[in-house]
Amino acid sequence: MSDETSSKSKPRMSDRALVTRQAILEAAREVFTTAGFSDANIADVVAKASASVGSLYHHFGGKGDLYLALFEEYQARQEARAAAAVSAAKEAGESDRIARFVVGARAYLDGCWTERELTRLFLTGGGPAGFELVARRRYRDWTRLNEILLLADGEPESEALVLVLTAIISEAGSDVAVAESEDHARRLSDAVLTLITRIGTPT
Amino acid sequence: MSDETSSKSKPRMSDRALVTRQAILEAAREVFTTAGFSDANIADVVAKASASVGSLYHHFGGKGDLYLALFEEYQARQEARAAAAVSAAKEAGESDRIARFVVGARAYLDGCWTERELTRLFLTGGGPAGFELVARRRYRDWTRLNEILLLADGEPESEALVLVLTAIISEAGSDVAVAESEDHARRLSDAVLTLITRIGTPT
DNA sequence: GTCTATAGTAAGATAGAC
DNA sequence: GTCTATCTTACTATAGAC
Repeated sequence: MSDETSSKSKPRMSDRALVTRQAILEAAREVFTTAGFSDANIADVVAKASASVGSLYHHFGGKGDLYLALFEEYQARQEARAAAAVSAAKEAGESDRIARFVVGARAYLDGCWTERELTRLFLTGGGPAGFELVARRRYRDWTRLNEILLLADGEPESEALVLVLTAIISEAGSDVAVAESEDHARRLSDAVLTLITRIGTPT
Repeated sequence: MSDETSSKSKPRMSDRALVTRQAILEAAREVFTTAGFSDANIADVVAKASASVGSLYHHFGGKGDLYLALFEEYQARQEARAAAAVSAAKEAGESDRIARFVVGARAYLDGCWTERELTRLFLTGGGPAGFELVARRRYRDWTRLNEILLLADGEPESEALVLVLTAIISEAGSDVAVAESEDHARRLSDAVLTLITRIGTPT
């Protein structure tokens, strides 16, 4: 049992491989966010990661796939943040659907600020060939999730509400990511979430 | 006197040359605004302009200079709009400095909407090597102009006001350029200009 | 898995005829 | 002034040793 059996079992990977993979991903984050997709070049990435071109192509398929991988991990973190916040609210006894949605939305917006460089990167367009499509699909999936969250008891005519609220959060995310201070970002989030509560709460 | 003596005497250029130059510039506008600077390629530009690579390099120095030229002409149009509006207001007997400034600002914001594709292009970053610097210089010049416009009677301590107002207009320009409808753009402009009047008018 | 060396390619720039 | 053909470079991607 001296095998490489770490606690996580999904991707069977040696520690060294994982370290390399992470180093490349982190370097990619730096290079892509400062130069944008097309102006960034692989040489800079592997240099910053103290890795080699071969390694990069071994772990990721190439420049485009590296970018996509960065996006997937970013998305995963954002979803995790929101999901955790919503779960916590549920545990704490919050029963109002809108209130729970707002809690998740705040976690998402906080993430937009914390990872504002990546948020900007993905919102500024200019990714690899198929990226626009992937982003669009993700957005649809997210809307679906919000539907489940908001319309658990099935109110067919309020689908528009879901669309609107999702769009608002998305837009707010962009604004938060370009805010000039944490304070400004927070005031922006507060305003938007107040608005959402008002929109979502039946009169 | 059968010479090529057109009404404008600044750049002595044959008609054919002028036509070519304009065609290239217009094609560049299309290509750059849809693809962004680095993803755009000159082959597409000359194809759309029904011109040749040689012509492009004859009239402009290359890809970067072509982009700069596009920017200069855009800036010139914006300044002309604002200047014309301010002059007209002066002719009409408008004596309040803030009111005249607002008239010019509205003309500028209208231009941001009319030429929103170019406005977006230049605000989204990602131009050629020295572009950031050029843009910064232009911004400073513009602030100076506003100083003259606003502080004709010399109030030293209100320089800050000029800075603030210029910044607000600049920011409003970006927002207008990404508005989803002319109506939305107009409401945005109205709101900002009202705010400016309020800020600029001594209490 | 990681590396170096190299092949392949796309695009900006130049030369020189007309 | 305008064109075509060619040069040059920068960078992505692959091959194959270790």
